[in-house]
Amino acid sequence: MMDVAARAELSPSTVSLYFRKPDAVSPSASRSIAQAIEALSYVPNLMAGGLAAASSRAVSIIVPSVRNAFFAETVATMQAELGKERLQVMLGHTEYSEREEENLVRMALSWAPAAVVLTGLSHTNATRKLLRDSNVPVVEIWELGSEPIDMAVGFHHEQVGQAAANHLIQRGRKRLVFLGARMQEDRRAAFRAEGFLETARNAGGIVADVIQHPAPSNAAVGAMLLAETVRKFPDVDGIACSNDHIALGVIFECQRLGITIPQRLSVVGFGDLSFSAACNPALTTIRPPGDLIGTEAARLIIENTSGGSVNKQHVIDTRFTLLQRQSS
Amino acid sequence: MMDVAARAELSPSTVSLYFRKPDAVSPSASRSIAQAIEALSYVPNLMAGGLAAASSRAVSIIVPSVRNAFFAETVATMQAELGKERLQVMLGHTEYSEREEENLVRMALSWAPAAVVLTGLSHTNATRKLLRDSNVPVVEIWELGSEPIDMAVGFHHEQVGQAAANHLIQRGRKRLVFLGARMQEDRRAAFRAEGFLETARNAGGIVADVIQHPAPSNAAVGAMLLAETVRKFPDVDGIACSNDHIALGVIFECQRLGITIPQRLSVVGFGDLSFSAACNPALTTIRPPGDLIGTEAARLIIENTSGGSVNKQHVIDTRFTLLQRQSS
DNA sequence: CGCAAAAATAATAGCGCTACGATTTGTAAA
DNA sequence: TTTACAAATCGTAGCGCTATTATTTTTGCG
Repeated sequence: MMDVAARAELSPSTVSLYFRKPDAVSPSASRSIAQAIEALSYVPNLMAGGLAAASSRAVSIIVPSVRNAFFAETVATMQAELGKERLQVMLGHTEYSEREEENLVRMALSWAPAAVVLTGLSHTNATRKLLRDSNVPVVEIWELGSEPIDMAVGFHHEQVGQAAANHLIQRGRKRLVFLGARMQEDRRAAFRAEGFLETARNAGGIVADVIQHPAPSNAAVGAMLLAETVRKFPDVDGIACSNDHIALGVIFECQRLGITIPQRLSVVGFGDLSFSAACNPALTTIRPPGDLIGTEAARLIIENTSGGSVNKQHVIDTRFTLLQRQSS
Repeated sequence: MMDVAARAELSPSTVSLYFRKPDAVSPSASRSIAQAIEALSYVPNLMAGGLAAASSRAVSIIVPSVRNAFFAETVATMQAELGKERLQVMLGHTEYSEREEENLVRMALSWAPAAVVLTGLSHTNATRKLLRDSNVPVVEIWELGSEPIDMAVGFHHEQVGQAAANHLIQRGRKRLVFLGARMQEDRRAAFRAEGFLETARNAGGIVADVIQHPAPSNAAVGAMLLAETVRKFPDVDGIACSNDHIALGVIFECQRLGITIPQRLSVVGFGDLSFSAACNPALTTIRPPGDLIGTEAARLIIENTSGGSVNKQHVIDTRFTLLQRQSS
């Protein structure tokens, strides 16, 4: 930076200002600084900057797994939005372990990040303490319900279960089953199941159950769960799945078993994954706004970072959409 | 760190050493340092460390998009492997633009990363120059073929196309079509198509074509491409898809059109995605080792970082596997 | 027990930048 | 012109750690 300053015949302070608040330097100074940067192919050292400022242009995003299309969507969107503000995304995967999340938060805080993004509202006490003490803005995504650490962007998963149940009931279904995978680890899937059961039980004249499998969701698990369901509850006529991978497996297994959808069985998924609209039959599903969660979370972070106005204590309910297609 | 040192009644140097080379401090010193860290809930400042050492414990991974399950798998695996060594993953998405990749590399280098990971072998000249000048180890993943910047982990995509063509020919298929999406941007898909065509043309008695669509791959595009294929080439009896999303669309569209798989049409995919084994019929596909690419790339980075032995100029061919299932 | 070599610990000198207040320069009204 | 005020620029003093070299302590062996 001193070299750039020397070449531009300005002080290092002005060059620093040029990077941090471009509008605060005169157009002529800007021009000569830009030239000097170009000529020297100067790349600022963000670690020195972060050290001096006691805060870096890094945002730590911690999700269960980016293998999961939901979180991949949000992470990708956030990276694009934050990148515009020259904020770097640092990524961590908890694999659904709160203990691991705690480690990742500890590592993240070593970087004095501009913000920390966590998935869900359930964390260890140590994680909470670490974050509170650090005074870093925290955004919790993909779940609403209990009190956030400071900001939250997401929706209520119980409401998803309720919407699925209501939809099936509206379609005249009486014998409902919720199919879930890995619900011990995936709290949000469990909430969806809970909302589903509660709504069905309050409806009157409806019978509802949950069948689950401990493995991560995929179509093979969905097929197994459907097979188990028709064995246990031969009169089932409405199925909600904890996500579209399970639903896809249900569709294939029904094809193999000769169960017609939606004539004999209505199926509702969750996720609106890339294949959901193209299935045979096209899958009725509930679409969580993974991209909107990303843009809103990024917006909160950017406002908190640049604005200086501590806009904390925000909760944004992004809602979700039920997309009715052929499967119900 | 000075506080920790004071509490442990040692010098800051020893505490620093404790973090960097734990084996170099005596067991008794280790113990008292550990206690002091615990008592003060000290979190080291990695930016100060990175500044002093002129190199950070961050690894920048730049992929087209983490929405793509292939790259999500590799990124997740790398994060897990690098996390063990307390290396932080910084993530960037190019959205298949080399210009954007250049920006991301520039941003990444501001962090003096321990390594930079790029997807593929095709980059702008400026990107190459930036990386060469920075002297940061570079690992290029998911593609082999031309000369890497310094290390590469992946496989030859032409060979994937060849394997698909050979498999279909072996199954007695004569009229082949390769279905591709977004092949202008996705060089690797284009290489697979190339390998497919070349092998089919060299086989004798085989006719092969490519049909493509500019949109990103998904099942809907696959369904469209299949419909177009049977319109243009009614005698088609073997199809290879640029990935399993396309293949899934093909399966569904064939169901709708009453085309039996594999009796009338053999289908081979690419990716072995989560649904591929559970399809109806189960999808024959070529499995790229996304996780192995991740572990090998992480290994190279760790060796380069800790070992000090500049193990550059490594090329690792991870190969791929053809999984024959019911669709061929 | 004494000595050399090895192991453990400590002192020193920055790494490259930012925040802050201080200073200089520019500009419009009196 | 002068003056007052805003805009632009600058100087200073670290941020918290690491690398290197120097020093002290421990160990093994005659």
